[in-house]
Amino acid sequence: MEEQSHLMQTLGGVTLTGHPVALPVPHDGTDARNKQDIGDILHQIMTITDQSLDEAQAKKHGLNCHRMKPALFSVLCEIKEKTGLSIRGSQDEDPPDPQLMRLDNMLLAEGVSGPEKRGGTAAFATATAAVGVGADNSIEHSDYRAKLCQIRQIYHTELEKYEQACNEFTTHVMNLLREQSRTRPISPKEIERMVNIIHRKFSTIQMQLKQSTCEAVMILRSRFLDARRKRRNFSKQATEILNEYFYSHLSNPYPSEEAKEELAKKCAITLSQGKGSTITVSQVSNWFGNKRIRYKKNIGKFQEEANLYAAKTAVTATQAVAAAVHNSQTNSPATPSSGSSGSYSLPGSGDILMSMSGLNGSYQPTQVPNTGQTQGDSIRHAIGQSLGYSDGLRGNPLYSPHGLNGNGGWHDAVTPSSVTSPIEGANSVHSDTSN
DNA sequence: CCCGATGATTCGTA
DNA sequence: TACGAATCATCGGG
Repeated sequence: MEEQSHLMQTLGGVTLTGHPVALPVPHDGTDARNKQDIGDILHQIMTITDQSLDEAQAKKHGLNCHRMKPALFSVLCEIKEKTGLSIRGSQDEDPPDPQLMRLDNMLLAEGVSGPEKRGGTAAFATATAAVGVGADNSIEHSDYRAKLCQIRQIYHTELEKYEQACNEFTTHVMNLLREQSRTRPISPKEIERMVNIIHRKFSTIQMQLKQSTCEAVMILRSRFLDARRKRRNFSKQATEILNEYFYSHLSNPYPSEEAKEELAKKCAITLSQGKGSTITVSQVSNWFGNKRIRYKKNIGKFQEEANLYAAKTAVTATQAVAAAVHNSQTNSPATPSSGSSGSYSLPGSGDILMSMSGLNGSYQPTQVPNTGQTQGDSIRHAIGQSLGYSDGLRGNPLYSPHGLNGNGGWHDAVTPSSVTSPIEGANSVHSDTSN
């Protein structure tokens, strides 16, 4: 009993961290002796010399060269393996982490990560494609895409860095273990397990990276959505262009895709001279959608505007008419259609003529000579040309779309007649004038 | 700060 | 899928 405690004190009384373990101390005065033993050990450590180290090295070498060493080593490994396995069990098989899968899916969907572990170049292509899908939607993606690209780049570089670090660390540990396996019973299986552990650790780090990347994308997205909400009014020129088109096509204010593009381009051109952002096609669509519904809801409110724009277009039209008339006079008056004959079917031109004729003296008596067939044709043609939309509209199937009911009105209640005749009494129900 | 104007979004529909 | 209708959210003038 006495001897045993003494042995423990000298051998195992100090833990790895260096703290003395509180061993059961016998009732006699072994405390002093304990201190003395520690002092002895310390003294021995302090007095280790190169010579003693060399001695130890030589002893080690001798052991390594012992003929029984391999056999004993394998036995030791086996024993260790058995105890280790019994403690740890077989928890090596790792089921795919659902959270990790979720993150991967999301990154894939957001176009940040490509197909994992298959090809790096393909990843970029799919990413750009994934972003490109929504590119034409109501938002200008340039900013968003740039930011997303930034995130993607950071993600990939970080991922690569982690991969590299993992590999380096793994090889380092493997080398270390192999080195140590000469003095300690370390089986290859154990090394493999250690490598697995390292990989798992690094994969958790990777998951953190993925998580933070996801968060970044989410933040970007939310900010992006906020940006969409944060609207800016269009510039005056842009509104003017859109209004001109709207009121000159009042009977059917449904611009085709080409016309929308044209309008967007036109607005962008005028905007480029001043400040403001460009206008996308979907913004044009939004504008027309809003305009139609709001015009229809309260025609009276837009009466003035309609007259204004009718006059405006008429002015530009007459300017073109003058040229057209001049042309037709210099050329042959019998063939007024210098362009294609289909241009007569421009639906908007009729509206302009009607609104022009309906203007209450503000514009109509002054310049428009609305008498005579050939001149009317010239006007129509000229308007079609001066507005510059004829190319997009001519022969466009989209231009006679869904809701057209016989007379070409885009709604029964709202026909160009509303522009020509004041609609104060009958039609002004004012359902939501004050909301 | 109020309130109308207006661009954007959402949802139901044909 | 484009459109109408309702609604949201911001802008901007008074």
